[in-house]
Amino acid sequence: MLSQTAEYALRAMVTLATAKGGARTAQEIAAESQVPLDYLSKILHSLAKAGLVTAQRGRGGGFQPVSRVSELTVLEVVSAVDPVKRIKTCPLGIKSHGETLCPLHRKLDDAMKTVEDAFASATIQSLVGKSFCESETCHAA
Amino acid sequence: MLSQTAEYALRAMVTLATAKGGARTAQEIAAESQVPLDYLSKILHSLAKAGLVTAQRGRGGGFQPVSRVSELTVLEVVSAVDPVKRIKTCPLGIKSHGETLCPLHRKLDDAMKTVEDAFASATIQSLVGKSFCESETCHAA
DNA sequence: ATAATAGTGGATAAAACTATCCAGATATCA
DNA sequence: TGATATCTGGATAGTTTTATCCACTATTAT
Repeated sequence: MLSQTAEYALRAMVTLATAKGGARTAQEIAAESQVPLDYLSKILHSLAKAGLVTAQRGRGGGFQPVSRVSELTVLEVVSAVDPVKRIKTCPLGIKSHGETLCPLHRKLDDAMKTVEDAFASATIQSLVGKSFCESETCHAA
Repeated sequence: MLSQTAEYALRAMVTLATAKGGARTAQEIAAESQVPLDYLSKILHSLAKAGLVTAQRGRGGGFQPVSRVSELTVLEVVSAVDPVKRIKTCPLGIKSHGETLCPLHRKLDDAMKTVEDAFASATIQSLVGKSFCESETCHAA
């Protein structure tokens, strides 16, 4: 449904949004978000290319979320690494002109649009609760 | 978002629901739904195991949708081959008792629930329009 | 300068998903 | 019975996704 990569990217961004001051190293982020370091590196690279984080090399370096982090949406993060694939033309080979889809694919695309909308309406900032599941809300019983 | 396998399964079921009378062979279904025959066979097998279709071997055999086909939902078909993965516990290793998730995973699971609901409310029957994108609605221009 | 820190990126491997091949089992018809 | 049609299911292969390894470059501190 949502790729592992997207899940990792979101965890990383939430971790970054949680940070108070300076840059955080990939290693720190990996530890907090529990993502394999070497894989996370590539994801952070993608996020950097998409302009969602900035990277700083060398001693004292690390990653920082872009300044407008407070308005960054889940959709932007997901789109940077593994876009929600909307159905725009009929997946069957048939020469279907126009934008209308057959009932099946219309329905499927509607569902995807719903997800896209949900992701667009949620900022990363709004998802910051202490650190992931260590927050109160994760210890119901 | 939705696996290729699920997409194939849905096409196959829609094709079967379109059929008037008797059984249709895997070959016929493959041709109409444009799914690789050998792969489709395995999918149909899964649908049979899930009780959504019945298989009949030998000459004149083929597949038939279960009798209650008119009330079969997209969700049932998808679930038979590649269930929507809901998030029930925190994907991080943290010992999170109870059912509440951290904000991130609560949000993601909400999105999945939305999809699940959409799939549950759509019957296969309601998606039958002539044959896929050959229907009028697919030739807008 | 030099050493230590940290991101970059290519090569490779492991795993999951998709697809194909084909021998075998089962059913029907003549 | 024999021939043909059709599903069944194991083996295999290709592709994509996920993950790891490691050498390289850039930056900072001393």
